[in-house]
Amino acid sequence: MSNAAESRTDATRDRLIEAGTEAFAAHGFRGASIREICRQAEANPAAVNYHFGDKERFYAEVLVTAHQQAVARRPMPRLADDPEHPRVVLRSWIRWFLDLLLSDESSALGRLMAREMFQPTAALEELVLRSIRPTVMTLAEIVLGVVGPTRRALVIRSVQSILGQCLFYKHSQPAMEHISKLDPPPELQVFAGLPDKGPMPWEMAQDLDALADGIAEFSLGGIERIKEDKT
Amino acid sequence: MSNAAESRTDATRDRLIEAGTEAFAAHGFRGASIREICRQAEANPAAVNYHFGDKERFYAEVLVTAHQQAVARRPMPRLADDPEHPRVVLRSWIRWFLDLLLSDESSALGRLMAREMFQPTAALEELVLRSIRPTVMTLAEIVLGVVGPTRRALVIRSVQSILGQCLFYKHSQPAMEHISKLDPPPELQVFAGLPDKGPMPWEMAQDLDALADGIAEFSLGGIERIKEDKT
DNA sequence: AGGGAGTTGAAACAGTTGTTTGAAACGTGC
DNA sequence: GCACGTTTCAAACAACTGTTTCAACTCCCT
Repeated sequence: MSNAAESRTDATRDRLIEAGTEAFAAHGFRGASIREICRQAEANPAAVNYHFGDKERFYAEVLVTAHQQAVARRPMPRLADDPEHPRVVLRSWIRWFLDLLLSDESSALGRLMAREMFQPTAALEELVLRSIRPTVMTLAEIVLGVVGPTRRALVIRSVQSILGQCLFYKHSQPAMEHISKLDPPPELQVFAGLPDKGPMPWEMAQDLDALADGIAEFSLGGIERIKEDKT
Repeated sequence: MSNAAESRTDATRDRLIEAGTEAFAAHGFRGASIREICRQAEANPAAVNYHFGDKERFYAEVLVTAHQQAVARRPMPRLADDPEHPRVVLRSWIRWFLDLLLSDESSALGRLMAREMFQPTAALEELVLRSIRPTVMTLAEIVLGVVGPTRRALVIRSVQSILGQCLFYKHSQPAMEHISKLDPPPELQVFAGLPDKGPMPWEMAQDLDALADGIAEFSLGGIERIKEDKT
């Protein structure tokens, strides 16, 4: 490989990664086919093996590239940014995480990570080291700032509850949207006596700001509650 | 088909469903292969098409069978069981749901449902109607009993937060277990100043009773918090 | 202009997929 | 014993998978 080739834009390689990101996010590692990706990228099936070796290394490259682009686009809020107001930092961290999972720009990465967490491939280890563990540890730091010195188990339970609330909107989106589309929903009479009317807001997460506020408030209440219990 | 054939045990059909449940739960609809399932069930590949028509109807049959067996094994707690103590009912509902997702007996159904929610097939609609929506609505009823008459959005946000916390332990099990296995974890110094020592309890959910208690407490605190905020 | 590394392309490879076929085996009632 | 509908089986089908092969092409340097 000459210096000129290294510095050149490598157009087909980039197109393959772009198409591969969408395909792997949509259908998973096994479900996405090389031929379909190459058709999308207007490249030859052999190009994948030429540029990446085999499908597995291609997938790993897609994964780390998507991660790099996402973190470059918007850095994760840290407790060190504002040590005086850990609750505010928690709220903006949740907002950041929801954006990572759900925004149109980075939703492909969100889907890739969700797949990788649920059904790991060989690429999981690097993803954990470079992305997942730092993310989780930063959240743990923020939670620790909110709750103050306490037992580790309390911090970890809070972290897992917060992550779970956020990830729900990624994992369960299709099913929950299905619920609101079904007609007629007889069990909705449960809510018949409540003051507000209109359609049920099962629709998922258009307003990420409001959602982040809700999850942050819910979590702060939860943290305080289990803090009282276990001391 | 004669009456005798209808009443007979249909051994191969049952073996196919049993093997198919494990295979579809482990590898998904596309990932599980008919040949591998039939090898496991000691049947001929053609048996699937003979008994079920095609792979898709076979999968749908596996799904509803697993669901029927799970609900038959242990019924879901309802608010009507104990209208006086909705908090207790909430706790036992969470315990029931965790058991559905994580216990060895029904973990196959949990994996099947998690897959179906994340990446729906044609079978999702029936699964939502028969299983997911009743489950969600029962939880909403219980939450409504805890919080008292209030805005619907508050109930729905609480329901989604509770579901998210529980599903986290199903969806993210592999990745979280990976975190605790990695050596050495440098960021753990975050917790250096905390009183308790020993290994980090990132390990997931061996003690479902304790986990249910934790999620229930966290959720009760969260519900009260957002109830105060929005009134 | 010509040599040569880097890249692309059509075709073929071996393997797997779900499904179909038609003959054999089975169990049951006469 | 014989015939019947039901079930099983090995074999083959066409379509698809990731990968390899090798000739053709492009682009840059001398």
